[in-house]
Amino acid sequence: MRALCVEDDPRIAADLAGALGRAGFAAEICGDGEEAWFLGDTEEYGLIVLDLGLPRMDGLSVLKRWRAAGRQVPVLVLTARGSWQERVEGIDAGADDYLPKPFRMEELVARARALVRRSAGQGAPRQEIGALSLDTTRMTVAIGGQPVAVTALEYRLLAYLALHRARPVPPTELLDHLYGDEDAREANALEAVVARLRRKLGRGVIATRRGFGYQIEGAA
Amino acid sequence: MRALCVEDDPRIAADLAGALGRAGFAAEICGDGEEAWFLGDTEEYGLIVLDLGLPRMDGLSVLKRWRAAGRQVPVLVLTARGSWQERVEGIDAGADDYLPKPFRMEELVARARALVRRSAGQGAPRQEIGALSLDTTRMTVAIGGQPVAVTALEYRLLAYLALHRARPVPPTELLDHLYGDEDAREANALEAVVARLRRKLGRGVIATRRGFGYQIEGAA
DNA sequence: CCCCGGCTGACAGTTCGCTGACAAGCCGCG
DNA sequence: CGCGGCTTGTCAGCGAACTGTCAGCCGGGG
Repeated sequence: MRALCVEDDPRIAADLAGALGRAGFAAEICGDGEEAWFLGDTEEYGLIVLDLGLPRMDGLSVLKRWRAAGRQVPVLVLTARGSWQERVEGIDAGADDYLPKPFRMEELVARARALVRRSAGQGAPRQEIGALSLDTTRMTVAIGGQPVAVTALEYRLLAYLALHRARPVPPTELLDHLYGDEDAREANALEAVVARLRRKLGRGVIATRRGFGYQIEGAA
Repeated sequence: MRALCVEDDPRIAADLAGALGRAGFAAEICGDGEEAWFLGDTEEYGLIVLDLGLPRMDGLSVLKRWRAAGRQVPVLVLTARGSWQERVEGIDAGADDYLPKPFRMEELVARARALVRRSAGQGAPRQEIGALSLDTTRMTVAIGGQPVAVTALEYRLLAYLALHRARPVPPTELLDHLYGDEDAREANALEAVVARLRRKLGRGVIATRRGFGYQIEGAA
């Protein structure tokens, strides 16, 4: 899991990155408020450790901007200023936790773990099978990173194949899943859907295994 | 929202309950570890403030039992013991936040609010999604900085879409949220509301994903 | 060589969602 | 109590996107 350490003192930043690294994070360092804002807005982190005193943009402003933009990444705020007013301000800005300097690395790591554990319940489930990637939250499909527009029916078919990627899925089962067993469709309807998908995704994504069914290619 | 204050000193407990009450919680008091464990296990609270030094059962044990039983209620731990080892232990036991005594009631309330806000899945009081900005405390909407007057119903729809911006929201879910499942409305009512909103906000704010639902545009 | 399972492109029926108009409810105000 | 404005559900018509069907094609296996 990626972690971002925003801290202008290079020595502390290195310590932070080291401790987080030993705790299993892939830690990156950033010493500048504006760059931090940009990184947090564009990259995907599982955790951000944010110092408040920063050059070019104050840490609180950075945090507020992230939250205003809807970024939900867990943020742990560090500060040298220990007054309770400052703490209240930090928390109201959207910090998930707050740690006054000086602190022990052990405590920081424990809090970081707690934050990550807490936010683990709401991850973005994304499946990648070969070049195909399928975001089950947004209900979007991409092939080799390029987004592809698919219809609801096509999406349901793909999602079902992805879920059962380990085996070929027989046409009867797909028909049942897509239409419900009461509403009987001609078998050809399925082939038509597959054909349309293949046209959108390119060959080499949905494989036909004659007599067995369909299976997503590159599925182990 | 109900809050439980677990604290054996009656004076502090009363202070806690008072402060939380003024912050909008329905605060209850409990001074005994075992009773606290029972209450937290059987009742529904939106927040629990837990002191560690308790008669009959230690606060940490209470917390661990709740977590072992799968209770997800936000817990804010208080303690007189301020060493970092104790704090690490509390956090690893499953505390969502930690406050060393002595503390200011203002800070406790701020942290309590943050915990509740976080567990409700809602971020900052102001959200910006593309050109759309939505102030959830003042219940106002602006597009490109220009305030837009919306009705209560329209606002609730927008707020719901904003909260679930990461995914397309199916019409059935929106109908449930806006009207409650008992009061069945024609599906077209929803489309009418969306149409009115689009007329006010302009195109390119609420996107329709045919077969999936509605989604706020520019939701990354 | 023929057959059969599966594929494809075209086409048309159907569904889905949008819009403008209208009327019923709701609320404040005189 | 009546009135007017605002909100909001319903209706009907429309356009576009979706999707099932069909006829013909392909390719491998017997």
